[in-house]
Amino acid sequence: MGTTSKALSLLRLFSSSQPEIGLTELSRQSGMNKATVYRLMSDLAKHGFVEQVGADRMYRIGSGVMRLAVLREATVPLRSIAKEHVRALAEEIGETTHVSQVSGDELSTLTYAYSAKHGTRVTMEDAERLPFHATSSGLAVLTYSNAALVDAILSKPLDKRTPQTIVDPQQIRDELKRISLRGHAESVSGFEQDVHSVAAPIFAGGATVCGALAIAAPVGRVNGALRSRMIAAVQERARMITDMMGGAMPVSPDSA
Amino acid sequence: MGTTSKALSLLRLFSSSQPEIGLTELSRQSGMNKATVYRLMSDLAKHGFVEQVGADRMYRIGSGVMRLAVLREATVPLRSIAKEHVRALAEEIGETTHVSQVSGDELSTLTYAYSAKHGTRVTMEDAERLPFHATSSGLAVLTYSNAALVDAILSKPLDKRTPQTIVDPQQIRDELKRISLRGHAESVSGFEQDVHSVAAPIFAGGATVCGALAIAAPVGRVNGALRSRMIAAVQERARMITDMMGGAMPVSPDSA
DNA sequence: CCATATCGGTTTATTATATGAACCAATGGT
DNA sequence: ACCATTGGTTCATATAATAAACCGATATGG
Repeated sequence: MGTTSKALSLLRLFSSSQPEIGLTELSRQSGMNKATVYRLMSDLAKHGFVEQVGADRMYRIGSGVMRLAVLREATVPLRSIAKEHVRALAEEIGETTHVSQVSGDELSTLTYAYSAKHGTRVTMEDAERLPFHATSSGLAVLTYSNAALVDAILSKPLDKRTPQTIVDPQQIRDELKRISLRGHAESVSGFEQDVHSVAAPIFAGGATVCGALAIAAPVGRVNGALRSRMIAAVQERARMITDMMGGAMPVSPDSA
Repeated sequence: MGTTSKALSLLRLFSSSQPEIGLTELSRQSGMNKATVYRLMSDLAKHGFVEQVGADRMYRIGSGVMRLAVLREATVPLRSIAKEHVRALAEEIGETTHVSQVSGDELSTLTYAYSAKHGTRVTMEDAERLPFHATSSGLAVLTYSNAALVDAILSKPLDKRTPQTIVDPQQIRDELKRISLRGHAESVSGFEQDVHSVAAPIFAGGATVCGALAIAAPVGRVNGALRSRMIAAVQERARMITDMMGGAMPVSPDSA
């Protein structure tokens, strides 16, 4: 693996549940030599991608990424657009909503909103990585991704998050076809035991899928009526976001 | 220079005025061999830090940085906090406001807001890098930075942006002392010919300066009354932001 | 319509750079 | 007082980065 890739892969170890990591721990989790990690982290720190904090010199994501993020949003303002819609949708439906974003072969949460309507709600984690096969967002995105990505994802062993998680590649491929026809994806207890979610894809310029909008509710609350409302609303909103992103639904390639 | 540093330095070439750059152009501007740049950019692309777009395969900042940015904001929410205050302050004063952020030896714009009060206004650029010596924000930050950073900045030749720009290191050091006493920095036509700006530092945890809040107005509009209001307001707001960031003004080290 | 320039991308021998085991010094718990 | 950790450093070795030349495709211009 190239040195640059090693450095960048270190950044992937940081997450909402592990926002600060020490040198030795980074070495352990990456499998790289401590001296190597030290030098790589020093390089990353020099450029503001990470910073060291506190007496124990723990590393965390640095302020340098914010400049790039501002730059990114200036050209592809998915997050700022998504924020409004996610908030409005949460209020409209009364359930938790979120927008996730594709980056290479990863899907991660970009923004989310809660509704105050119910005491119980699905809770989200910042910048969480979502598995493609076990979430409605992931399935929605995969449906409109190129074959190379689909193959790459489905060729690896799929994590059986819950007893309900579908891990058979062929079953998933069949499901993708159905999603393509319906226009929305659905997952009941596939990711978290008590979560029922529906999602619709979001497209950016060039009819390429760039993420998904989803609504997630406690399984017990989703009756027929709510489910219908969720499906209709998530599709409508996703279309609105796609429009604002200057995107378009791809014309289905294999229609008669 | 390390390979990682080379890769990361390529990202610095992207800016609001140059959001997309081709391979050859990257090679030219970085001074690195085209093959080298190609490999480095490929590595960056693999991790979502850049992406290629269009038929001419131009590179731009990728969606991967957004995940890191979300993670950063979850622990150090400077941008989200700043956004509100910047907007409120612009409305209160009727002039352009912005918050900038330190990252290593660089200062860049994080967020800004315009006021609709006047037809003419100071305009801002997304993610613009601000010179420390020629902007009120830069001077405000430098005043509370460690000696190493001050020396590093002032030892390099300083760009004379306008005829009014102060480029003498000693004059700047004297000014930093005055800023420390006053609690705010000021720049008249030091950065842009017709811009008068005032700024106050923002501190994060541990009384370390993390950025600055500034108000920028056309020179001709800044009379005594407005100037007083700007100075009072920028200091008050900066204190509010510092509070919300869990920061604190450092106790002046050399007070009697 | 042909000649030329420029683009993104690729190859390969050469060389500079990254690596990792061992080693510090400092801290903290038992 | 000790052992186990921590972050950080050293230096001989080996691996990975480099740059010139090259390729095919696309524009550009006379």
